[in-house]
Amino acid sequence: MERNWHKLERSFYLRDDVLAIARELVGKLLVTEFQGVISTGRIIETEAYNGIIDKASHAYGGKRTPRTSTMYMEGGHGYVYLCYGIHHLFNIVTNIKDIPHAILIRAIEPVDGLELMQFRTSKKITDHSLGSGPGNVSKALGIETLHDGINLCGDTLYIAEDGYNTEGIHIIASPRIGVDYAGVDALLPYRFFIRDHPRVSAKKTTRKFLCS
DNA sequence: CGACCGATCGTCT
DNA sequence: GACGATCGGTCGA
Repeated sequence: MERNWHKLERSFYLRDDVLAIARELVGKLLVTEFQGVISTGRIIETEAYNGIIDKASHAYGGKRTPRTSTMYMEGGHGYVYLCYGIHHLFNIVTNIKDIPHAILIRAIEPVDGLELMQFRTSKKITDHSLGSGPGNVSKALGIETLHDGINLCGDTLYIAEDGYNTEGIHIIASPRIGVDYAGVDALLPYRFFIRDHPRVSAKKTTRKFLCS
């Protein structure tokens, strides 16, 4: 089928600079295609997790468990885990095999399949909460833990580039959300989002940061 | 506004 | 047995 976007290739994910990739992902499309049913969202907000030296990362200190083993896969795979027993958080694994870099997708703006997203999220009307926050991203796009380890160079779940022009948009770097346990690493500016975008998550914390 | 709380369960200790 | 890379709601000032 012909589309007005093209899927990102493996080489995009294999690079070493997880911060650069996290920033570049802002403005790209996150696409899910389940049995021919498509929904897509524009990535508004991301967070980078910088491998074994990052106290906020599940892979800190080289920790390798059945859950975190996905993070050690080659770049261009999905890392999906259950948070608080409720939310399926979607990450993009980057870098080469055995270097556990990951990027959490924290917010999307619906582009295609809005009605489907409303159905998935049980929302009668679309307000700005749809796709805002990492749990809501997965809910809107139908991503679940069964997609953990999925190949992002396949046809089910992937990132795409369309004609979206990022030159005019202002991307802010801020500390990450909900990682206070990481001590000094919680202060690192590893979160990237479009300034003033209504779907940016953690609005209260974000506002405080912007006014500081 | 801000503080707090309940939901809910896989994962690791 | 404790605890989340969350969310949406309530309650009181």
